[in-house]
Amino acid sequence: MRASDRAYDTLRQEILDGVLTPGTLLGEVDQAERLGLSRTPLREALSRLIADGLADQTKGRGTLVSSISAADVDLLFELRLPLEVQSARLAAERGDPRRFSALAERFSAAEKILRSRERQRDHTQDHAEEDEHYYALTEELDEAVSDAVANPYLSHSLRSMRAHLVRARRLAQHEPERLAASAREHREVCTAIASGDAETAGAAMLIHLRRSLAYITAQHETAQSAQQHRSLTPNREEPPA
Amino acid sequence: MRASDRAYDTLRQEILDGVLTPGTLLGEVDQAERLGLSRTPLREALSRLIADGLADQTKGRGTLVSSISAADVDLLFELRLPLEVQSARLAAERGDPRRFSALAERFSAAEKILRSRERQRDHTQDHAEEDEHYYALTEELDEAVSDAVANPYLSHSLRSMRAHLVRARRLAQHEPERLAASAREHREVCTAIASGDAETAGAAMLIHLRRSLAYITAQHETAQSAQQHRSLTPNREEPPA
DNA sequence: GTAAAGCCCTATGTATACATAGTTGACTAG
DNA sequence: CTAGTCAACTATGTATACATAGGGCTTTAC
Repeated sequence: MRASDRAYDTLRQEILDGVLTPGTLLGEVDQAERLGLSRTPLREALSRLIADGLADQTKGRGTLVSSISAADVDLLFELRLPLEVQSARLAAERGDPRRFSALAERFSAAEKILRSRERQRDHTQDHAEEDEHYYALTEELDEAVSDAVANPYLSHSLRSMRAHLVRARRLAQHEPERLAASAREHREVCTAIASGDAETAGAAMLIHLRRSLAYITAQHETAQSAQQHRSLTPNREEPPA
Repeated sequence: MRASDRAYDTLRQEILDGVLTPGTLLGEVDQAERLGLSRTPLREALSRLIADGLADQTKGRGTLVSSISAADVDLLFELRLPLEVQSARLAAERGDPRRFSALAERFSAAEKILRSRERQRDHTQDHAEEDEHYYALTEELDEAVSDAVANPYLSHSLRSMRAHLVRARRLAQHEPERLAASAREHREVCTAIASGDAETAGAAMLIHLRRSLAYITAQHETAQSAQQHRSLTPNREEPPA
């Protein structure tokens, strides 16, 4: 594997994971030293990140990790909605029904686990591992849809969009009740695709995305009002300069 | 302007114009000499072209201009349809009605010119300049929609898609009657956007794209049967090796 | 004390030199 | 004559060295 590819993969993942926060300066010398390679392959990696929209290069200050905010979620969903609905429709027409039936079963099982957790009001325990398992399942669905659609142009746009979406969604936490509902919606998408009904698959996806967006928007509004509350009762932790 | 930007713009335009045909080997030394720069900025340009999907790098033979065929048109329209329909809807909600009313008028005028040409069966004269004028008008509409939508994520996907589309459409010629019909469809899209009716705007765009695809598909089938005819009556211009 | 101008420094943009891997051609053996 | 292997060459991948432009800090003048 080329050094520039490793640098690209590493930086991309770090940006997506939030390790490199928006506004971080990606100095060529610094990053090259950190990743153990020369400036030349690193610059190639930066070019690709800029092309992806994950970094912006300014005239005099260098390359910065691109900013992302709650407002971007709305813009991203304006792209995501038509792309995912179209993908679901095409997957219904072309996909292997067995693969999506199997996924539907697994989403159904995941929903039961999440609902039981919800009933127990079991917020004290750490369910991070279960959450990761669920996120991995949704990624499996994304991959299955992408395989079924078999359209590199559509897949490329989806992949590009999802990178930004991951960053934007990091701004919100998902509570168990939402995950359970999400699992149900995903199951319905899988079932519709497995049945080969494009219209239903698209509609199920539309419903899922609309609810996801509504939930994220509500989360953001909650976070914003908490922010406002904090700013009304300031507790200056830092001394004035 | 940076040398790598110039190289990228030049190579991209040449690929889109068909000057660099699919499969052409983009040797780093050759292209660097031709464009009058060093290998380093040229490699950066190639990276961006690869990220755009306009070039593919093979392991041992270097970077090639990516292939495009009639089959890609169907795949591209599977992406284009939802993107453009969504754009039209959002433009209707957000755009400046005056700008789209003005464009509707201009498409109406263009349609009249193209229809008159059609009536006269005026295929002998060279109307390349008029065609260019019409294509420029459609690009103005694309830009107006992009401005109205004001969504960088959506615009980026559209721009990426259109680059491939330009290459694919090069495989087909547009006859006057199709251009006139296209002008009418564009006018209806503009009118719907100007009226602020998102549903109608999306529907008008859908109609336009379905008809465009049907026309291009028919053109390709004609070309293919002509190809088959030629292969049935081969006239070996080149002597056997 | 503040603002403006100039200088220095740092980071990016480009070029070139070097290492390496892959491919192609030739030569030899069967 | 054909197939396989080896060697050489060419093109890519990487590193480093150099030029330049922009920014920040300091200094000076008002």
